[in-house]
Amino acid sequence: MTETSWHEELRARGYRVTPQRQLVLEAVKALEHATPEEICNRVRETARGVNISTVYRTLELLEELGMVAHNHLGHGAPTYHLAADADHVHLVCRGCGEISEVRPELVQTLVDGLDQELGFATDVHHLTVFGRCRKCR
Amino acid sequence: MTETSWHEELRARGYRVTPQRQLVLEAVKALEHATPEEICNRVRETARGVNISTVYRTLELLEELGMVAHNHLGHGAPTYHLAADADHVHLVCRGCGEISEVRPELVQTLVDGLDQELGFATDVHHLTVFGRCRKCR
DNA sequence: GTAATTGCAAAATGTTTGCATGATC
DNA sequence: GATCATGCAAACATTTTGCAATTAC
Repeated sequence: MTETSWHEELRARGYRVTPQRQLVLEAVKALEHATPEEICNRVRETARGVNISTVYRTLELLEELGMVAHNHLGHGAPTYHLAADADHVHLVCRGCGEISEVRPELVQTLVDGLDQELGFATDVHHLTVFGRCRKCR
Repeated sequence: MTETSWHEELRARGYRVTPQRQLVLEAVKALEHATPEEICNRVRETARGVNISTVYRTLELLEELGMVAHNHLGHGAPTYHLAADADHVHLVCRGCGEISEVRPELVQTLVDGLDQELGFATDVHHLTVFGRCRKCR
């Protein structure tokens, strides 16, 4: 999605393009796997006084537009990432906590199987696999 | 795991067998996919005055022992299930919210692939697939 | 009897909401 | 200028913690 096309999409739906929304999207892009609070801190490096509730509202909006997605990678707050970046699967190691990413081909069998057997359309953006990595198993 | 064996395992590790712990485990077993609060309410049907913090502490302990596991199926609190019951995958529909379960064979390719390519040992108990079911896609 | 566990209350953490002010269209 | 978005403060939801009282061993 280009810079202008999402501005147009916002306006087409009656939403407005604001500095805060642009900054939140940029922070999600730059940080990868960031919590709302981390995103808020990042945004505040550029713009002063952006409120955490604006971050929450913006993330909800961007998720509704399909631009970002979130995962529960750990215990606390969820992490947000660009939807476009995320045609991969998140791997979370319960030992060291490391988060890695895997090519989506590895889940293709699962996705196809769920589709064929159940008619279930998998949202790969939200697929997180917990386990133990080579070092920690 | 038999009734006595987990009692022994608790004691072997220096933990104690208490009515609260037994009730929480029974509630997890009976409810399937229950939040800490739901588990607490269930326990209170039998025993009066069991505290929510005890439920949290017990769930943490049972998870450490590998007897229960949790998933983030929705937005709010996580849901707990018996680890023994859960050699299946959770499917969550973003349309109707329905939670269903799938035979673990469907993820075997994924599990094997992660193991062979990366040495990653998947914890199938925590595997949740989001998407849209046949009715909602 | 000793040490672990519980209940309670309070704090910490994460998220949502109402509303007046301010910004975008 | 009309409407939408923001900041702020307060409410809400979820989880954790300290500590005295209680219970299991």
